[in-house]
Amino acid sequence: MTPVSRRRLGYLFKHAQSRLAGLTGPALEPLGVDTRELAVLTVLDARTPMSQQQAAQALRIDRTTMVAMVDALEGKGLVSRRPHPDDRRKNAVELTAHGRDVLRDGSAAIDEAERVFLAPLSEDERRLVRDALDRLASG
Amino acid sequence: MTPVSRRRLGYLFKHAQSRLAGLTGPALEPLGVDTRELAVLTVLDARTPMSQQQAAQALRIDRTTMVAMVDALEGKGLVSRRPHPDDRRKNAVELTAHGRDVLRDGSAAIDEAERVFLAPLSEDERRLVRDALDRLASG
DNA sequence: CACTGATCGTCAGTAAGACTGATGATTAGG
DNA sequence: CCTAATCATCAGTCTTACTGACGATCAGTG
Repeated sequence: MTPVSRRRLGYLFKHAQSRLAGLTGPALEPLGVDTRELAVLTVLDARTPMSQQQAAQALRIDRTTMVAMVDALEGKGLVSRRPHPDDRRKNAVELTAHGRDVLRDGSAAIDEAERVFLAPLSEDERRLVRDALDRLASG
Repeated sequence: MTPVSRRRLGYLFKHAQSRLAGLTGPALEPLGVDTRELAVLTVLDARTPMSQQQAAQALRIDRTTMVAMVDALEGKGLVSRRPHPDDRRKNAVELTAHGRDVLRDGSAAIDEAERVFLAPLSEDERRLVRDALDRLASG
């Protein structure tokens, strides 16, 4: 067995993420959304309405990617687009009632999936890993 | 600022990995390989020669993906393919002298990139994160 | 007011990465 | 032998996310 210290961080991240995706994907599947879409719903919930650009920046994804995401979510009736009252270049994107329902159920499903994912760790380790990852992600 | 505890693990993994890739990619670029190719060189070094299937399983990547990887590495003169003496269905893949050089320099470059990546953490945290990630990746 | 530069959303095209399914060559077991 | 399994390969596909261009709109300047 290869000692832990010899495994590359890239390998560890890739496969940890793969395992997490294997838990979250199926958990959301009955709701008809994927993890990326749920992330969009989450940021929209934080401060609604929001421009697509704002939402994209909050998630650090590309503006053109957000177009497709909002297209999909709008098609599923989870969000609505309307012209922004203050600036007609912008879309005011907001959650629909159905979108809020899916966000609530989806968040619970992700919470549970993360719980299973983190089961190999102790309470202290879970807290530390989350904190450390946050700092590593921010740089 | 969003509190740490509210950020999804999926988000944290994605962006931590993105930052790591931003360090390792440029570090390997002068050597003419990417991180995935260096990973293949690493497993080949552990036990050479190796069939493509073995190498693929060691890295948990698809057999068809490995074909393209070995194609690329062979094209760069870093590995060689020859018929396996014991089983002519297999390729015996092994590092060339040049491949060993690139592996050595690439490993050093990755070590340094990981050091920079982990700089936001304390010594204890670095050790714990690596250990925890290993368990999370394995399930 | 007219003009310039920037911003927002959109779309077409593209590229990377990794998969599925089929195929030919080879091996192992009965 | 014959059948089933294994290995490498290839073509095709799918996902994800990007670049670059566009029209519409806004803000600031003179």
